[in-house]
Amino acid sequence: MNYNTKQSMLILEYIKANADRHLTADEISEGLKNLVGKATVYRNLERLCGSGTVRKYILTDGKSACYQYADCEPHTRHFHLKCLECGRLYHLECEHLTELDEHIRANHGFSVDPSRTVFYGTCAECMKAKEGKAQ
Amino acid sequence: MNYNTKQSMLILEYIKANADRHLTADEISEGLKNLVGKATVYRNLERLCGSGTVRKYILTDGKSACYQYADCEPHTRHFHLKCLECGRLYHLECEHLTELDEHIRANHGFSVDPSRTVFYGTCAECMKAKEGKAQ
DNA sequence: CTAGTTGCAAAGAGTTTGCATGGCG
DNA sequence: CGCCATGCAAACTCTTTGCAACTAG
Repeated sequence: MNYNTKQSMLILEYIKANADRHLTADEISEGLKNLVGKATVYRNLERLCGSGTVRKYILTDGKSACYQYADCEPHTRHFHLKCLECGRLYHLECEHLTELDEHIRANHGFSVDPSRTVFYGTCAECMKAKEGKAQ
Repeated sequence: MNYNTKQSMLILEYIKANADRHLTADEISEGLKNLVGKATVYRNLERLCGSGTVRKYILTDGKSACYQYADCEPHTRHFHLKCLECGRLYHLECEHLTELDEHIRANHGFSVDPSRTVFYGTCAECMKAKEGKAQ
């Protein structure tokens, strides 16, 4: 099983080339200009998620899932910050977060998976914009 | 605007009565045994979210949104932990998290909204179960 | 009486699935 | 050549919307 088809290679290449972004199935499909059918994109993404090559994120709008190449080692305690105002996604790498993880594990008996967790809130730029407008 | 109809009151009562759970629109609709149409449930949930009475969560399956009565004051820094194994949802109230919030704001210029953020991972029980089985 | 609310059913968006065709190994 | 992968379209799920009937104030 798992043949190397032209399409599956195109999909993986595309995701690797955009490893810094969260892509929707639609974006991948359109990025490959109809070289690959949408159903195939979904089937490949599912497979890549299963093998751990790609990670799937569900964003708050709940409309579409996002996928990202999982190039970083699992030990990199790396969280995501999603701005609810502008929609931008930030990557957060910080030892403080490792501590958080350990704290929750030690004191609350829960092991957090940073690769699945997204913090929602407001980024600096949007906070400034808001202050300028209203308050 | 905003009439107090029989249906809207039933929905709010039901959500309040289940303030400790995350409910899907479907669960609410079925909990009210067809006393309220599903479209009405969605419309009321949208309104209640808008007024801040209810909070909406998107869970990792990405299938359906969950709603919960927002009885806690906004100042209660209270996060949610969702176990990816058993699906249970835990509430986490801890000063350490307040600190986390402040840390991210101060050092990363990002204001986290705990009411929108869900930590994904594995709960103590499921970790035990996993250890018992495999490792 | 008037405007917001409901219910139904149809429309939408995103994702999955069935089935015949195509292509990797 | 066998079997998995693909493409298309239909099916599915959750949610939203249009419209006529209804009802709170």
